[in-house]
Amino acid sequence: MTTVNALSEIAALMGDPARASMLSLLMDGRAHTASDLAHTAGITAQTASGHLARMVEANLLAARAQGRNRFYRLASPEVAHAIESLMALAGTRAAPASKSAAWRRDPDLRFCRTCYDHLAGQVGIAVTDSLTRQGHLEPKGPRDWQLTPSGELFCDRLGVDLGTARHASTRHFARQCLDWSERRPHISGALGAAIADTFFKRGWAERLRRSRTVRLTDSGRRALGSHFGATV
Amino acid sequence: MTTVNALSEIAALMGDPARASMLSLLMDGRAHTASDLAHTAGITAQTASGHLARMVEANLLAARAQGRNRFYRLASPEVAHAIESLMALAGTRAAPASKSAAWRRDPDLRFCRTCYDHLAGQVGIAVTDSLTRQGHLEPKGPRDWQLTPSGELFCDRLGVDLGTARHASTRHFARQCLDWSERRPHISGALGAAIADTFFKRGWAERLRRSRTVRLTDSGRRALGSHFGATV
DNA sequence: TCAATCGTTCGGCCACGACCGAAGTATCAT
DNA sequence: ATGATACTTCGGTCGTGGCCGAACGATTGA
Repeated sequence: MTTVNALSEIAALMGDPARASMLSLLMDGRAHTASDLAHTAGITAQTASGHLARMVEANLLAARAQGRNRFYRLASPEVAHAIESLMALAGTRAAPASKSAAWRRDPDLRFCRTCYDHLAGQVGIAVTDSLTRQGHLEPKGPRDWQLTPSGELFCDRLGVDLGTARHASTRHFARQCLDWSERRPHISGALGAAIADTFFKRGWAERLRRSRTVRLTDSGRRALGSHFGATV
Repeated sequence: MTTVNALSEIAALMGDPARASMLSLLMDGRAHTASDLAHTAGITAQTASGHLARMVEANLLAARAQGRNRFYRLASPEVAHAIESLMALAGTRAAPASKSAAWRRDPDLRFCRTCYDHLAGQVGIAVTDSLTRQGHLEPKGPRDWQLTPSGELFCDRLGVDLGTARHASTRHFARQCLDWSERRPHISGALGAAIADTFFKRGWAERLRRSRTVRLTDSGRRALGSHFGATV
């Protein structure tokens, strides 16, 4: 294969409107699910799946499976750079990673939200980081954590319902879940749900209706400081 | 939405094998006739004519009529930069085995070539490395360099036309350009063009006809050693 | 276990665009 | 003038590839 053919193949991948839409969304530097990308491109899931597979094959994208979801992101900064230089030709500048429209549009969603039934966003990450930093949570396998003895004690004091959480034997207890806004894993599974439940029961956080957005109350902010040693 | 369509349209233009062949030839920075480009792409003149018209329309190419001939060239250094960054992606794309095969197919191109109007390949990198190593060039921002006082002196002694280079105010003076074969930045912009010009004027290098490939002369090889402290 | 959700593979339809032959317009040479 | 060369426009063929419906596989939660 010559360099010319390689050039045309890469450019042709970016040259399809649907794929370009996906790449443009991924220019925010974060990972997105296949459904999310399909919806953005305005095509069905099965069509998107083919597109995504081709772009992974060509090393434009990297994929990571997580539960039922598959998260796709740009494979490297070089890919982003190439896309940006193409956009520069069109006279419109590529949006820098930190200035995505969706990013600015929903600062609250980025701050705190529910992910299924557990906390995500900056607050979810703050809680997770606190637990690992204090030695309450330690890695167990590639995608799970386990509670240490000190972690059990900590949760008991906090009022987290560990009994129910452990009783849900069909569910992962302390699962890692990739946070799409922070791009790092936060705590999910039965333990993550139990912790989120505690936040709601003790009035530290409250759901906004018709939205995944979660508002951290004043007492919640204080609790984050006193119990988790975190300021957000 | 507009920016996405623009991205796909530009990329789609580069994504056709015939057009990619033409663009690749035009990466030598010179102007070529329509027949020349058609022959390179392996298509008939009338097909090439359509391709060229579309690329002019999209501001990828600029055309100039001269007698019976029409000469086409890349419309701007930005176009060259976009193509180069796509080629950089293509280098990492292929599987290791087929990559080295393609790699060996163009050893001369990898050694030294023009990237629009400046030097690329091992020689381009050798020059750039020498300038930074000797403190003639220092980083200025994420994608630019600036010439130090010692660098100015060095260029003057070499016979590089700094006055003209600085006078081109519409253009970046010392830009970083990612070298697709060496995978590291080499010097481009007005200074890169002036340095390349010096290499050609002093007989250190000469272009091969109908190709981006540049041949380093014996005196050029000696000059690299004496002026740049580099052996290639 | 069952149901729901997310993602993929398969098969077939169909449009876009690359391609060439033929013909038309300049420009140059003799 | 006539012919030759360089390039373009037009018309029609045809293959590649994007698209969706349907069915299947995987993971999660009740």
